[in-house]
Amino acid sequence: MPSSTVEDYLKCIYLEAQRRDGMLPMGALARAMNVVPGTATAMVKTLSSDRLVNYRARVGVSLTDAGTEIALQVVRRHRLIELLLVQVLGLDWSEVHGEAEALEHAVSDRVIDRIDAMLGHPRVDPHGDPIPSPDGAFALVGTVSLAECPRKVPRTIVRILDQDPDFLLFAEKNGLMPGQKVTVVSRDKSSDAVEISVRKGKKLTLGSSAARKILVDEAS
Amino acid sequence: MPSSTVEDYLKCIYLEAQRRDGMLPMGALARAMNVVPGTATAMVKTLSSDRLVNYRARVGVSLTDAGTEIALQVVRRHRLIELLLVQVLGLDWSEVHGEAEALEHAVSDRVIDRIDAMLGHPRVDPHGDPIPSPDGAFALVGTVSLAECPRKVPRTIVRILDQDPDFLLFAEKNGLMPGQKVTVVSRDKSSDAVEISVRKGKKLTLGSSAARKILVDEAS
DNA sequence: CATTTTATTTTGACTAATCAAACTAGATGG
DNA sequence: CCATCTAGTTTGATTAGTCAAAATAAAATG
Repeated sequence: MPSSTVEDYLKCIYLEAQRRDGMLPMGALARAMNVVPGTATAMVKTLSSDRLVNYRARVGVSLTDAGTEIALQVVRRHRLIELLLVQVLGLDWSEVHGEAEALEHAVSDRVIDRIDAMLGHPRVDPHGDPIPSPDGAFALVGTVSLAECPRKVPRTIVRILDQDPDFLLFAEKNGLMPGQKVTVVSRDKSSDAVEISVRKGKKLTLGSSAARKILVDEAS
Repeated sequence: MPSSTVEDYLKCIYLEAQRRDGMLPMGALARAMNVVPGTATAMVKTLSSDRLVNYRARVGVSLTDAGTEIALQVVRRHRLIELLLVQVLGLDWSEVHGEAEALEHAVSDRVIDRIDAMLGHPRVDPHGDPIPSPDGAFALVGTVSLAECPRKVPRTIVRILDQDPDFLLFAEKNGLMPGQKVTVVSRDKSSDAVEISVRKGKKLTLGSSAARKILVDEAS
């Protein structure tokens, strides 16, 4: 069985590689894992000799099929736990990411399957992040961020691309959660601002980096 | 924060010391922790220099107040998790001990408090083992085992002193669970047998070591 | 009481994961 | 095309937790 450290590296490589193309540079991995670069290199070498990643010195790292499989299991556990914490134990969605970081390494398949069943085989977690099925498949939905979707058309929020509690509390306070309706009113390139209106016509202005974190359904 | 290894040692010392008097010998600790004796000695020395245990070479180990406090928190987490797994996720009581061994080190106070609230501040876990309150207090109930309680008087099972899945499955199959009624019909010293009758007058014979694991309420 | 047995402690070694700091390969740019 | 900068790699150490096996203390036994 992989250690929880190994699980964390594989999950991290998986999630970071989503953003970028091809190989994940070691510096990015080290930063994401909060370790010094040398530590990441050392770890990646052992992952590589276990055939969990492909490593090319001075280029970067990518997951093998075996590594992807483990990463997806960890992501699945993480997201199902988040949902359990919100829906069953009533924690706030801003706190569950941190809690799930520890629990994801401690739940057995048996328990995760019960959670999955009890929650009705959910497809997404409280932030709208998709939950891989036991065999690693996703139900993928087309999305666009508030920074690029058409204006004046009401959309439904489907996903928030940030786990930071402060951001999530802000989003919650303003009704920016999966399932909520939102319309982009205007965008201004030079001020970098996106004006939106939420339920009850409430208006709100976001910077584009925040707007980029909020995904809505692609076809209205 | 103590590592999960440290938590395990403290919990183990706490639980093993329940049975015995005074100091727990290193051999017993090593056996209970599944490590070689030298490992237990080394660990206990570091616990001792952290003032979590009292250690006397070639005599044994006992918990300090600080050590007891940590041990009780771990026991509390363990037992609340067991109850959650049984009552909310529907796992069988024979499997939850093992699951909780890992989870007890991964749940935060925040989560454990939600679980406690959601379960209605329970006093005992699925095996009847008492759950310490956040400040380490127990609701203690007088009990006797089936090996020593008066005969012919119906009693209520309150606790099972064994976490072995096989034993628990056997007990479950025969209705020997907390809350169930049971009467000791007869005992025989030489054959080491305890004959009991369960609900619906079903008869059953236990060896005295099994009888000793089943506790009933003291005053009928 | 001398001897053997058993429990415990010591010593030396190992693995996983980490950091600090020295080093190096490539890219950047004058 | 050489010098510099930067990202990445190496090396040497450290810590926690462990085992194997040698050493020793205490208890049990003849």
